[in-house]
Amino acid sequence: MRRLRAVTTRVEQRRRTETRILTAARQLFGEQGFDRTTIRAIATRAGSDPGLVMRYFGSKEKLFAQAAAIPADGPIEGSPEQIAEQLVAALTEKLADEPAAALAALRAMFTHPEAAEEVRAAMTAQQRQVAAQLSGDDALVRSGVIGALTLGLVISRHLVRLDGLDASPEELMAVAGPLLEKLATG
Amino acid sequence: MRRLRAVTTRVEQRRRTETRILTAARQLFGEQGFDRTTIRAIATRAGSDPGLVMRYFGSKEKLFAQAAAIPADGPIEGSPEQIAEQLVAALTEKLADEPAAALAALRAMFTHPEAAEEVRAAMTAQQRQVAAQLSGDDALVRSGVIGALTLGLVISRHLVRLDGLDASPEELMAVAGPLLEKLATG
DNA sequence: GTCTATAGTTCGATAGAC
DNA sequence: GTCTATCGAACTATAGAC
Repeated sequence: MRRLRAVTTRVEQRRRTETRILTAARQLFGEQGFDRTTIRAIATRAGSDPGLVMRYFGSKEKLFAQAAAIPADGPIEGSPEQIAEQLVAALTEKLADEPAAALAALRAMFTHPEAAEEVRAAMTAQQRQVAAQLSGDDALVRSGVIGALTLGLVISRHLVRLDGLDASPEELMAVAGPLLEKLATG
Repeated sequence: MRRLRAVTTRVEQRRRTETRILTAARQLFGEQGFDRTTIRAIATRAGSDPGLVMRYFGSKEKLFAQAAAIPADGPIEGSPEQIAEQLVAALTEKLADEPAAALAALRAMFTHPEAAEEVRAAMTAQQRQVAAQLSGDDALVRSGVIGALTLGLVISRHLVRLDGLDASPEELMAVAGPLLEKLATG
């Protein structure tokens, strides 16, 4: 197709295609997990083809690594009360929007070892910070339960779509917030 | 091989083989999920062969359905305090031992629609019972959070092996128990 | 043990941008 | 004229099914 002007340069065009592929990959990995998502399906959704996906990302494995990289949460620190406050804020955010990359990693973690490592790393980092600020000899257990509660809520809402978890983030946090406070302040 | 006597009848022998296959299937489905578990691997672990597995169970799908059938929890009813008590007992049990069938269903639910339905059905049944006994207009949300917390703890302990969740069931319940009470009694 | 479908991967060709 | 984004076809291995 002839264009009157080079509205899209080659690099620009390539960048766009890569982005489309990445977005499609995140969606599909998030919906179906790693194994059931085919390069072919990703290519189709991105309006492209399998060969191109391979050329740009090297392998399905590498594409997944890029698509499912979990953005790190901000640092957590301060008194137990401040910790609780920050945990509530972080969880509210996770419930409000659907972080595509994180959901892809979460769904895949149960069958894909690399994804499991990705999630575990992200969670352990958070947990250590929390545990370090808590007092009591059950600090590690409490930080673990905080992690489990967070994981359970995000999974139940976004992946399992459990009954009752489709309420607004505010309604959910009205119930879950006090639990976090109780866990943080002992 | 000729035997001196029929110590094992043919039906008895078949029953044993079926059991070995079912056990192997539960283990593998629980370790790797549905897709990555092959009929070949199940047969090998059971000391049998793929053809026999197909002959006894019809298809991989049907074998999975039998291997991942979740045993129903007992009924939950009574005052909020009694509800809390029963929830604590049920969760303690789930944390103490590793129910192979349930773990298989849990791991598979994120990639396998049928498994997702199996788990959702089991959880929704429990939730309805709980929600019916709770008072307040946020009863549904609270029963949902109870489900999410349960799910999060079981997954974090048995499947993800999260930091801090490897404590004894008693230590875990010392932290999680009060949360359930708070959720049940409002 | 064989058949068949599927899916990751590779490769050569094309055509439009530079 | 050269480069490279793009595409289609084909190769290969795996695994469910019979």
